[in-house]
Amino acid sequence: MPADADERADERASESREFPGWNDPTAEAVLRPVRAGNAFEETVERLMAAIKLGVVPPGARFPAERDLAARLGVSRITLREALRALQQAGQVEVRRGRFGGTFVTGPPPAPEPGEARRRAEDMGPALDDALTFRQVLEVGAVQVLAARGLTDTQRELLLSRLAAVDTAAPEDYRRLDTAFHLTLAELAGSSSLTAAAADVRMRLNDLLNAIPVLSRNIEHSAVQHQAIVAAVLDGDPDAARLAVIEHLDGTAALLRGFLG
Amino acid sequence: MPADADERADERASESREFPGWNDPTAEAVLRPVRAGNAFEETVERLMAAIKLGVVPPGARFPAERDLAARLGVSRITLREALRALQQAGQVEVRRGRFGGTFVTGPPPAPEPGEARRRAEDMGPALDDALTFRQVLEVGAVQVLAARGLTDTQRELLLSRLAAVDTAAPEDYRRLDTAFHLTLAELAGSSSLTAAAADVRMRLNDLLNAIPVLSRNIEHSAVQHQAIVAAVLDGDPDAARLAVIEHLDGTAALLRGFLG
DNA sequence: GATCAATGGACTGATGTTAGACCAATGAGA
DNA sequence: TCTCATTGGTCTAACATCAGTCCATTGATC
Repeated sequence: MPADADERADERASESREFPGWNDPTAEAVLRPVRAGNAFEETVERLMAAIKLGVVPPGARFPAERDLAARLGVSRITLREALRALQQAGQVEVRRGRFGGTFVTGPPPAPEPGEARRRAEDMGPALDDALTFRQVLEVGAVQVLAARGLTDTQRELLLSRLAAVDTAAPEDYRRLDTAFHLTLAELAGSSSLTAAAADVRMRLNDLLNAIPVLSRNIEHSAVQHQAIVAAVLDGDPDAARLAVIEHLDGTAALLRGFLG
Repeated sequence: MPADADERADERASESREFPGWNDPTAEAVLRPVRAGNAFEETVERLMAAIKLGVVPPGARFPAERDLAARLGVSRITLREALRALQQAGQVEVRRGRFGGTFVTGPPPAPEPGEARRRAEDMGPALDDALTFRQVLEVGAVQVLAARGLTDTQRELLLSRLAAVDTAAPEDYRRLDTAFHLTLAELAGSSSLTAAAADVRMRLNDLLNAIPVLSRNIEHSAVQHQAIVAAVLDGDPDAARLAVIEHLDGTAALLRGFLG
């Protein structure tokens, strides 16, 4: 079909003329979808993130609907639809009246190993995307922290998070591990960075939660966490980079291993 | 007014009970607004980003409305409203018929120095946020690249971008400088990273464009660019970090200097 | 036991957004 | 010179989302 071939050639030529870098990742990044979904879906996503990241731990309650809607920049109706979805999914419990509110129910049962693989396959290339992005964010954050130095308050916060994750009960481990990693991003002082780190952590969270918490892995992680903190407090960016990369490569290998 | 004081104390206690980490940056990051504005506003923002970042250079045309709407995940009507806004702002020119389309008009006249300061003051704390985030992203990207190594193709791309910015005419300098920096992010291979880098660059772009392009600054930047590339190609993460930090600190200081 | 402030629940009317179909104009190429 | 594929321009009906208002419920406190 020569006509077809000509057409396609014409298209390609036209594209490259009209749009230098048409296939450029930068162009794709700038012209990427403006919104990931409708307001309802994105709101559900955020609320689930708050639960899964432990920002609102089991038993705690979300802010009042009016406040929460304002925070999320969404109408109260949309927020209520999202909350109703979480309620029907058994993630939250809603109580009326003063001192009522939307409460997070207990943690969901641990997903089966098969579930983890399915989720990972659903992510596809997005898994590598997330792993790479996480590495860049955490390496960058830790480098900047080590190069810049910490205030006493920051030092205390970091050490307390480290101690918390080290002495965590198994059921609290993931939440406190998340808190530790997000604290590293948080200390850099950029809310954009904190948001990006929370976002990428959330994308990996389903997979991480599907990995059984083995005491051997915990011990490894504890040593690596300590190495990271030590390097940051010593103001040694090089050691910090190595420690972060070793730590993240470890869990990345663990994740990829679960795919077979 | 003791009643008032009691009330406030009650509120505080209630908040900390219901929402551990209420004032935590992580909580703010997770519960941040779901959308920055309505679809129309965000679309205008994206199109302006494409123009300002040089993704669609002057004289080139955007993809057809139907394609562009699909890419941006927005209805064609909303996209057209955004395009009409750009048209009225004199940024684009619309031609009908086959081989027609939406074309980017020439670059806008350079903003006055006072404009830069006003914009910077408008940004407020967001300026430090963007500068910190940029540093974390680029330091992290360059570290990962240096540690991981580049393929021949990637090496060529990076060198060609470096050569392009080094030999750029003054009016093309910002665009090619942007391309160079975004290429560093791009080579890491994470679309999330590329998107974040493009986003933060765009936030700083108005300010950068307001800085006069002095040949002295260009020469400094050229040396630093070469140092960055050399470190990445040498696989020397430590040198790469130092080179990136020196380069970014230079322009950050330049920017902050314009605020007085 | 009664009060009442804070909370979730429900409704209305207005505006934003979408999908899809169809019309109008253009100009490179037959 | 004429064709016609591609492009911007326009419209409609349906749905999503919003701001604002008022109602119903709860339980700590008086």
